[in-house]
Amino acid sequence: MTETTPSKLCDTPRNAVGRVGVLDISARLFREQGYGAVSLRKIAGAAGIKAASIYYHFGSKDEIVVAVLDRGIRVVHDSMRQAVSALPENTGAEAILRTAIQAHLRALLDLSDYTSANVRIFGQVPQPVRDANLPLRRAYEAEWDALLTRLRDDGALKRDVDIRRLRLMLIGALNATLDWFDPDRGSADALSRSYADVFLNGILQRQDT
Amino acid sequence: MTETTPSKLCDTPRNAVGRVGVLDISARLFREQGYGAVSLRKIAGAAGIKAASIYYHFGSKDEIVVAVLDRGIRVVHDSMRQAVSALPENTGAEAILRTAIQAHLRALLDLSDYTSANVRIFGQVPQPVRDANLPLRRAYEAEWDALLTRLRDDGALKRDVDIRRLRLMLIGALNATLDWFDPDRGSADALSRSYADVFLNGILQRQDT
DNA sequence: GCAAATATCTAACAACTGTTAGGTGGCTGG
DNA sequence: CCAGCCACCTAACAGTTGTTAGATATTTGC
Repeated sequence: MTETTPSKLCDTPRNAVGRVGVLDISARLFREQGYGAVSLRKIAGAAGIKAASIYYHFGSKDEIVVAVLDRGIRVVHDSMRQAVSALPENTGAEAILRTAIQAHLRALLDLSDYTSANVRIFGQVPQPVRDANLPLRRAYEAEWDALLTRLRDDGALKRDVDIRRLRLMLIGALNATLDWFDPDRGSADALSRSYADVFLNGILQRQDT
Repeated sequence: MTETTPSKLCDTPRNAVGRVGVLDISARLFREQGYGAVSLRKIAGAAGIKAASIYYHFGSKDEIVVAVLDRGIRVVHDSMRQAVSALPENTGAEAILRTAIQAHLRALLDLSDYTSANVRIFGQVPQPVRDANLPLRRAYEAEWDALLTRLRDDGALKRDVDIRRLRLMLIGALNATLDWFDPDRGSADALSRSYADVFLNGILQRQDT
């Protein structure tokens, strides 16, 4: 959740909040309250500093938001790629998809305020900010498209699926969990199993057994 | 899309915007730009009146938002209920589910700025406003739960599905289309067919034929 | 021990927000 | 023809927003 740039082992002023602290707090507040409800003074207050001090670390509010959004994508992208590439060579299509889904939901619901903040506020943010975040988003989407295309070409998925549409459906469905997921009612991993079950096999009772 | 209260057949001043006009414009702006980006002056400007004039029709901004949110749910609820209840008595489970999904997506993507505004801004709005909209939301969710429970008890769905979770997955997935759906790239009805296909049967290629 | 850098502070700005008070013109019922 | 209501107007308010300028304490490198 932290991942400080380890430039030097000792940050200079002893009790300083610093750029990373401001960013962490911003991500948490954006995730909890949305974009419009979080002012610079709110961020500063939660960090124990004054609003103007933020301008020592960032040139504008938008710069903070872009930094939060970008890292949100990086976290979930790394999480998904690493989980999939850690699988054994001969892993089946179903297990690959289940792993990717699990990694995405873990990053969104357990791992990172940045990823959840991204999903929550992306649609609320001014367009220049959205545009700045788009390249990283596109790269993550391309990773999913590549994975799904590979599975389809291996014959694991129905031949006629539209990859782009399937990816939009899948990620959209997973991201929507952020609106209602409650860690007290169930784990992210259990939830990811449910989603994999539905997407892989559907909900209809079958008469083939 | 309109549904004016038909109190009297002739609204008095000829070129008046009126309560309904303000509401229609608010819904459209909220759908297009989100909650935080739409001020009273923006609404008034789009309506061709001044901000203070809005207070003739509404007591506060929140009152407008609640009115928009409530009607958004009413539209999609009526649309779904009416579509399902118009089906012949002996309609199968699969066709019922497909119809409900289609009605929901139609209301969201084709029919109503109110429904799309609701889905877009519900998560951005202050909590008292959310709370005011909750009863109608709950009623719509209960309608879905009843439908899904009936299908499961008829043996059409897998016996072990959690109804509440399935409903959250389904409606969440459908609502997420609002972020990317482009009417120029495909119809809402075609999209609803894709969603029904995936939810009913999954995406895995089967070896049973 | 001193200069420099780091991370914060105070004070203020213009713009914008939702909201209120009170005034105005036109249509309608009697 | 006129009282009254409907739907709007102008003007202004207090509070909040992102942002800037300049001062200040603390730590570090030499």
